[in-house]
Amino acid sequence: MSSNPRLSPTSFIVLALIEAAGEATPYELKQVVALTLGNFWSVPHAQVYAEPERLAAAGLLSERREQGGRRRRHYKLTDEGEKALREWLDEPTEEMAELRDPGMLKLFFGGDPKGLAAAQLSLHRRKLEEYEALDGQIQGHVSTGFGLALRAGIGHEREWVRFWELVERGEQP
Amino acid sequence: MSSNPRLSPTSFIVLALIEAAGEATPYELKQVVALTLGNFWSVPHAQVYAEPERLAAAGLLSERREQGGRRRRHYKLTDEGEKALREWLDEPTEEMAELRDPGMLKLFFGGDPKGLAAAQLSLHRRKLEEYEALDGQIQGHVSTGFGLALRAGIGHEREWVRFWELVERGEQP
DNA sequence: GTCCGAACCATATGTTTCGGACGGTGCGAG
DNA sequence: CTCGCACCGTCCGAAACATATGGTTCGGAC
Repeated sequence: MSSNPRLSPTSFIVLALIEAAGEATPYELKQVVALTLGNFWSVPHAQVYAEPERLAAAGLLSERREQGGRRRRHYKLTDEGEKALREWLDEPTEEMAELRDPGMLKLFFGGDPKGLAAAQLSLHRRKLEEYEALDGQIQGHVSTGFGLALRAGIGHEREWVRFWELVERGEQP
Repeated sequence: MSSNPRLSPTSFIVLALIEAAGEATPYELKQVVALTLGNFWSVPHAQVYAEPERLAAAGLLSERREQGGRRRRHYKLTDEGEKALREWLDEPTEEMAELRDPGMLKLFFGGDPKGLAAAQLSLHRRKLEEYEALDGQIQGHVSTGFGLALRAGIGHEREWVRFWELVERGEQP
């Protein structure tokens, strides 16, 4: 209904999740974020509560508020919201990925390679296992967005394991 | 000299770069960030000016200010700064990498795989070439932090290319 | 020499993000 | 009933961020 106060990636995450759910409260969003997206894109929970408010003000969501007790707010996409989401999805992006790895940073600045490698390896191996277990459970749904993202995650975790293993052994990665 | 107002990764980036340079102005930091780190860890330039101020207030840097003209501020590590940096470097980190990839996000939410793949491939192939060219130029310095970080970058770019190529062909990544 | 424009350097501004603290609400166990 | 814990939501101060703006230096044209 309003002007266009800059839609961020977070905005679209919220829109997309609400579309998938049909209707949702911020708390439900928070839950599903933690289970899925949270693995590769952090969205602090305060955002998850604040963003729908902004989007509703911009006319992309409609709000229904419980009267009693917790006064939960339930959100749905408006037609305008649908449209905004669809446009974003259909537009392939030119933006690069951003990779922020504290371990890498220390390595870059001269931290002890073996020590870093040991710590990072245990993290990445655990993550990799977790992903692979998940992957085993979704046979046949690999081409969904979720499945593809999972495979991408697996690929990168493998790469990290490979990299840190070489570092640990003092070989050239 | 002061208390401990939370040192962020950015803080340590500044400390580490100043240590490497001996003494530096924010502008010089900005330059070197753009040439090196900037590839995998973005630090907006306003930060690069603001952070040394905070660090000086915390007693980790000493400041020398030019009197005339540009009134440049030159920073050096204090002993305390040295210590903080060293501690950070020596402590292997338990934190996970954070990967924020807008293309991935769209894929996850059901964006058109082929379209996304085409756009992302051209980006990642370019980046990969750039890194490999750089790698060719630093023969013999591969074990430095810079060399290792570069190899990590190359590994991940290759993984991206592999992944998006499969997506583009409609195969299972 | 001096004037102009470009590159260099620095700070200010308003907004958004972030993480963590804090505070209500409701339900089940005892 | 009432206590305690899990559930749910908001608030707040600090940092991050993008962008705009403003001053300084220098070199070349004239």
